[in-house]
Amino acid sequence: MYALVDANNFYVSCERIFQPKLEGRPVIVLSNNDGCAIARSNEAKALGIPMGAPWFKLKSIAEKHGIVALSSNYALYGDMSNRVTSVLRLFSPRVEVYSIDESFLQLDGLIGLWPTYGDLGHAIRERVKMWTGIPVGVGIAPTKTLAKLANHLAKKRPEFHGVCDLNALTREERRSYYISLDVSDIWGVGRRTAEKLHRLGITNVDAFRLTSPKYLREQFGVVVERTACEVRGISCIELEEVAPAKQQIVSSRSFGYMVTSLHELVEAVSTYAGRAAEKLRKGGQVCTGVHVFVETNPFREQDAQYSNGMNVSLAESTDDSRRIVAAALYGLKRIYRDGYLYKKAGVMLLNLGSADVRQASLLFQHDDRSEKVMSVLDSINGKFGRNTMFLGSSGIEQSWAAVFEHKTPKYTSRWDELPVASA
DNA sequence: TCTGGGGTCCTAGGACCC
DNA sequence: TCTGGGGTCCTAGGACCC
Repeated sequence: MYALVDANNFYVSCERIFQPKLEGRPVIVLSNNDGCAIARSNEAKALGIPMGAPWFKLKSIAEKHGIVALSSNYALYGDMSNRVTSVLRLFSPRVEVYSIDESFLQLDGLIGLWPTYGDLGHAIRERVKMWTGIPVGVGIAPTKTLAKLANHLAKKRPEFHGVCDLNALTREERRSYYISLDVSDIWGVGRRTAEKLHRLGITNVDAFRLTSPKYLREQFGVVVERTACEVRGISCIELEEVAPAKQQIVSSRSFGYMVTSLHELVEAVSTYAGRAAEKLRKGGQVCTGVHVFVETNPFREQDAQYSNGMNVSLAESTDDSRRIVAAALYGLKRIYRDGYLYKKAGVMLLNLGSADVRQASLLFQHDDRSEKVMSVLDSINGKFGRNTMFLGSSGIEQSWAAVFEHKTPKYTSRWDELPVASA
């Protein structure tokens, strides 16, 4: 048995813990650059604010209804996420952290401690709320896909009070819920698959469940076949307690304004490549390739459009920021074209491998000081804060950096931004 | 004026091997 | 006049997830 524990409107809930006056009000959290709404409180959803709606289109209705818009505060959300996870680990030794706001728990063997799975679900919900302040929903079922579906019901149907154990329902109750759910509510059925299923006359979850997995495989491939088995109660997707090693690391960002000069792109790409290299070392990995890309703003149809990318191979596998930045800048200088308004750039690290089994190069003299220099860099930044020490090519003013106009404090992760309690 | 960021997996097609 | 069968590896693009 699996439980899927998913926070309600997670980013908004994090903000509300430190600004209780936002309870009951419509609140949205914006993406980087205050671009789009990426989290919405129930009140904001009720006002019809769609997921991903651009903020500039929402401003007027936001003013009219008193919607509070906040810039994203990932330092806060990451820290709150870790707190929620640590509470979940007290309930089950087998936890898969699936995303910043949801985790799967394997429940087998735990049920002796609680009268029913539902009671266990309610205990999880109450303790997470009490200890972290974050409201969560719990879905319980014999497969991960069904646990996701149960979680969906737990949140949407008030009769469940935030906890839905699919097995506790009668066959008829389950069937009537399945009929009420669209195929697109199934985990793994996205827009394209849902459209085609509808064309085939398979519109709700019950109809999907009754369709033969073999037929679905012919129509869609193995992924949808696997989903079909999961919906039938046959577990095909295992719990991943230990996150598998990354295959790719990306660091990219939209600019605060249109960038035209190579000089600014060099600063940005250098910053992103440095950030990607940090992630690489944190995961104990090395890479042998760097992809760099730039693009103009596709929404501005009146502007000349250009987007391009380039793969640069490294002479030997490395996690050294200096080499990775140099490779990224080498590529950037080849794809840069004068005269365009650039909106975004990014760096991907490719062909990742473990730093423990580094392949030496026949032709390249390895610099033995590299590991030491990088470990000094990381420990200084770890101790004194990110970007205390950085490569000069990243620039200092970084005028192109993204803009956050509605920023909230890093309440839980910086001494000088701690919330103050007053009498 | 203003539209996010970071991932995985699968498949088809091309290049290559014997 | 006529041109096989069985594979692997790589890449780009699409679909999905949060």
